[in-house]
Formats: sequence, C-alpha cells, structure tokens
Amino acid sequence: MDTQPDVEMIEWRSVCPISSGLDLLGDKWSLVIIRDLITHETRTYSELLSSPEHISTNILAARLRVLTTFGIIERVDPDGVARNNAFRLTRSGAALRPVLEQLATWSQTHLKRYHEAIVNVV
Amino acid sequence: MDTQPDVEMIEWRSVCPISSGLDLLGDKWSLVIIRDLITHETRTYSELLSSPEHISTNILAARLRVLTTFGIIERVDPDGVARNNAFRLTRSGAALRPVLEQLATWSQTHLKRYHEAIVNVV
DNA sequence: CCGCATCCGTTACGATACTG
DNA sequence: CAGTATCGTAACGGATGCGG
Repeated sequence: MDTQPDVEMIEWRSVCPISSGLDLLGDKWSLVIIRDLITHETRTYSELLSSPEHISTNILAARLRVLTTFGIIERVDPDGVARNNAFRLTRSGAALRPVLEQLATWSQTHLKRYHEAIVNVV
Repeated sequence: MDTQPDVEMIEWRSVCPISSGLDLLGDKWSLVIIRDLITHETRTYSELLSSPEHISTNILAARLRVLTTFGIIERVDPDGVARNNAFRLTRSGAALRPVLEQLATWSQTHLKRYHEAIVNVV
C-alpha cells in the first residue's frame, strides 16, 4: 500500500559541514551516480544500472529519490513519465565536481599499491 | 571466540578511482575521523569518541583498524601500548585534506537550506 | 520492455554492557 | 582508557513481479 516507505529525512549529526555532507552523500553509491552524471550529462535509470559497479535496482531507486529530494539531480523532462526520462545534475549537483576530482586524484596516488588495476582517468 | 571477525579486505567494485576511493572511505565515519585528525594533529581513542557526532565504540575501533591497515593513520608511538597512544595521519591520510575542503565548501553552499544550523568553518 | 516496488536472506551498523 | 561481546535494528543485494 504505502509506496514510499522511506521518509526522506536526514538526521544531521552535527553542525559541521563535513559531517553534514557525509550525512547526505556518505555512502558507497551516491557519488558513483553523480560521477556517471558528470561524465555522461544525462543518464536513464537503466543506463545507471549498467555501470560497472552493479548497483541493485532498489538501492538505485532509493538514492535517486533522495538526490532528487535534496536538489542534486533532476529529471530532464520534469513533467514527463518515468520511462526513458533521464536524470541530470542540477547546478548544486554539478558543484560536486571538485569533490570527485580531488577524490579521484587521491585514489590514483594512494590506492594503487592496494588496488593495482586502478586506472588513471575518471 | 574469534575476536577479529572482520577480514580487513575490500572488494573493489571497479577500476574507477572514484568508486575505489569510496570502497575504502565511502561511509559516514571514516572522513569524520580524518577530519578530527586534520584539525587536532593527534587524537586518542577517547578524544575521537568525544566528537559531537557520537560514534560508537565498536565502529570507531573497526574504522581505526581499517584506516591503519591502509596506511591512512598510524599510532604516534608505533611500538607503545594502546593506552593514551594517540593516532595521527600518515602522509597519505594528510593528502585527503583537499577532498575534505572541497566537501566542506560544497556543504556550506548547498546544504544550508536543508540544515540551517550548519556552520561556516571546518 | 523500462522503471520501479516488494519480498527476503545476509551483512553492516548502533547502543550498551563488559573486560584487561 | 582502549577496546571487545552481544544483540536488536537498519541497510544492502538479488530475485521477482507488475504497471505503463
């Protein structure tokens, strides 16, 4: 019956901007979705599913809902039906690019000895 | 019986440096610990516990173990006993500072409308 | 078909009590 | 003080179903 079991609410652990950013984005999937939308501009649900990390369908749907709620992504056609209605970053979401760039730079430098296959491009 | 239930192993989801960074640091606590070690240089177990986000003891111990395993933090006295033996960032961990700075900047700009109490300092 | 929601087994997390 | 043991809860992951 209740199709929206998750109350889209976040418990802010503190007033610190770092912990608050992590309250919203500090999981293994949100920034992967945002990475895809940075590199591809627009991406449908099934295209996001086809990324090499293999997110599962329910997790993807939940993350897309949260990211939409907090104005980080949006539908390309705001009033269209879901089918083939891709997502894209809002201005706010696009502003996350420097965060991902810094993370990628760090990983390439400091993770290589633990994960040899890591590549040097985003 | 088995006191070390976690095999300190990471499943790298892909060769992407972003997803790989998140495989290691993509949770709600690791970067909070690193934030504390950036702002305080050294920090004991109980000092880390006293941060306003209130991490629980078992989670803190587990994160410290993983971060140590991957060379991001280390004991101030490598051969000393645990008691009052603080942690600090390694060179690798200190290199995460730009990631946190970018995240803090983003949060201050884009999270304020959802979390009014957010502060403007790291 | 595509975009989900639902069900369900497994894993991670969180609070608390407890030990060396 | 620095953790570990325990146990209840929430999140995840895969499979499946169903409407548009």
